[in-house]
Amino acid sequence: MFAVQRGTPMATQPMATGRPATIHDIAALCGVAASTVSRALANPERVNIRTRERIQAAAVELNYTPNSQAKALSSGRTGAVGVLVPDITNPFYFDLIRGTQLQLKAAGYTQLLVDTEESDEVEASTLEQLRKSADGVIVAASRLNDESLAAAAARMPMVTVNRDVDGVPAVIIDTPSAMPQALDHLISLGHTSVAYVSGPAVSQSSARRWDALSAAAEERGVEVRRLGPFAPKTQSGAAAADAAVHSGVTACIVFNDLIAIGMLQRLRERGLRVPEDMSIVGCDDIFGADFCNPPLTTMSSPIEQAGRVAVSMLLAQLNPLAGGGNRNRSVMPTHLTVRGSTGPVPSK
Amino acid sequence: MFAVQRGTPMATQPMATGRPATIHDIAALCGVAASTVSRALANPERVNIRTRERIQAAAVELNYTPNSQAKALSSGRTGAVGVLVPDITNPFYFDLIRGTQLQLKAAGYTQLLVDTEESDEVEASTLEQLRKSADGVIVAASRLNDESLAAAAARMPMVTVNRDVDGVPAVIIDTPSAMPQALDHLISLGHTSVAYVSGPAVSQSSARRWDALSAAAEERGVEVRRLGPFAPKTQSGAAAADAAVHSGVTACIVFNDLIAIGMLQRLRERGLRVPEDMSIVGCDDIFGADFCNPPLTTMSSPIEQAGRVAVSMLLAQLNPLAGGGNRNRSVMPTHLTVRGSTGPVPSK
DNA sequence: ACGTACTTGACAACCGATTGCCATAGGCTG
DNA sequence: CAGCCTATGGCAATCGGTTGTCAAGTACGT
Repeated sequence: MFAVQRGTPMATQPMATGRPATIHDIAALCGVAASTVSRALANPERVNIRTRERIQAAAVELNYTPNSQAKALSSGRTGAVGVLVPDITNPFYFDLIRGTQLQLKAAGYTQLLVDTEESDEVEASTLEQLRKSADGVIVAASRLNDESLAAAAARMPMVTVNRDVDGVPAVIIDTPSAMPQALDHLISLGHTSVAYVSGPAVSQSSARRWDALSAAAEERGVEVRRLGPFAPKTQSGAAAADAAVHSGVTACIVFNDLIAIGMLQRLRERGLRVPEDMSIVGCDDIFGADFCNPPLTTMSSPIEQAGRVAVSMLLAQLNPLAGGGNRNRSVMPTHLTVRGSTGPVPSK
Repeated sequence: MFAVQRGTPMATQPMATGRPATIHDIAALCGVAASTVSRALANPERVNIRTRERIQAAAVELNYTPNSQAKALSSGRTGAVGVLVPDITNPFYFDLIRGTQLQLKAAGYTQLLVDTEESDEVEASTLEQLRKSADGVIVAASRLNDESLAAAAARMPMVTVNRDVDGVPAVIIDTPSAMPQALDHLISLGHTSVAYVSGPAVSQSSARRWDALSAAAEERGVEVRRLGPFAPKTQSGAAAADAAVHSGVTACIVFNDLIAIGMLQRLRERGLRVPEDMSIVGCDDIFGADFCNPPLTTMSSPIEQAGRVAVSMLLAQLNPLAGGGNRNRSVMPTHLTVRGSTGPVPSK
């Protein structure tokens, strides 16, 4: 298709034709009707092989590319999928985005990536926009309430990531399941006084992580207090660290690695050593968790794969033909990765 | 527009109408022609104020949103701008992307973000796609050769970032200008044997940085050797570190922070201390450069602003009306940020 | 050789907007 | 009151495809 670009750039000349070729140009060149061209390209079996080949040759010669706008308008399908993330600068979403991008491209779809700026209003208005300009949507870490989200899902195919709403297919990154591991790890190091540093109040992930942690704590008879909420940014780490120190705990399990890394920095500024004076466990194992100082003990999961799975589930909704068992829920495993930010409780 | 969503979700009911409202629905409701509706919404002065208000009220009532596909098809403008980056998981691009996203949204445009996977072919084919589905394109760190890029720019409005090609407006992040600073910094610490760890062979940024550095080195009479090329990923840091150690230099200036961070890790593994045994200077001051171990001395610039400027320049091309002086080139200042990864030359 | 069934391709409506052109109506001037 | 101008809004073509319908053409069996 892009031989002109790829090979010797100047080998062939037709390129410079004013505007891109349309099916009408092809039709004229071949002496057939535009509709025949359309069929030859879309339902090849519907058209005589000889005509078809003539048309296909002409299409190549004219460097024809279908106009996606027109295609979308007439067929109703846009060939695009929206991907909504709350904060594009949060490294957690990089791998997710890359996963969706790869899988979508493989299936011939275009990805429309939108940063909803942690705002439910932006999210809602984006979803409404996308209703016309995308065939479906993947919503990561939605900030919307259940009703709005369910309503939006009723209007267009949707898959959520890390958000459970009745009737909406979801990919869940099962960080909560690693909470007991994390707690046991801390207990085995002698900690008995632990804090959970929570994320945004509207984050279902944060709530689920807290639930799992406090349940595990109760079973084991240790006390876990909750701090926060904090915005999921490194800057929030300072306040979180101060709160943790003030609360007197010896270890923290933190909503995500961004906050945890911020805490690491703040604790260092305050002259406290990690893990000697305070142990820190993050969540997500984002870019940076392995090379911060000290490297962060955190919970890892296959994020890119989560993105790919989300796309597969969405495409299954869009093309029900493929017999793919229409799963409604996919859970990604998570495990604790121990690095340098956790250690024995201070002897004191 | 989304009162239904935002306020009390169930306060008003019309919402659930099968498919979205069109101008024809509004026209029918108001007893006017569709074209009048179109004008009332686009050129309000072209239609009587009473009719206009009636139409606008109906539009609100029906929860009308224009169909962007149809609009694009008939008007020729898509309201979308493509943003191409070589690797979406490279933190350098986060802030750039956020800058473009914010500025585009402010101007009412949609951002189409594409990861070209460091591939010139993907980049070329994406550009061809976008020609129809976007009004313009911002290409960051293009991997395309000059001819192909210039050809693509001739076919659609384009602004490049960190890539200078004749006739193509560009935003240049002037890291080369900080190279003398970096070198002086190292010289002041006693280093006389320095290496430049270069990036991808096709990266113009890397070439420009090397040119600036070797020129500065010649002026000052110090020797700088070149290592590489290396892919711009942390994984490449291991090979780069080994090469640096083998070459016997006492300090490295590295194409970007990803490689530099990878080198930090590798040097640590090999039991070498930074900066005691080897000083490292990165480029770009990405997410992570401030909290790695040791924190990285690097070159900082206003990346998000670069994204915003790129968008402004592109929009100036798209709407020549606004008298905005049509700059063809915008240079973002860069400065050295000294952190912990540089220190005095080993005494030995 | 005729009827039937199937293949092939043309015609035209349609998707949802934009926009040039024209008809009408009303106000104004003289 | 005639004549003209302007404000207003309708008609219809157009953007580039898709798709239902139908007529013509082909091949086949009897």
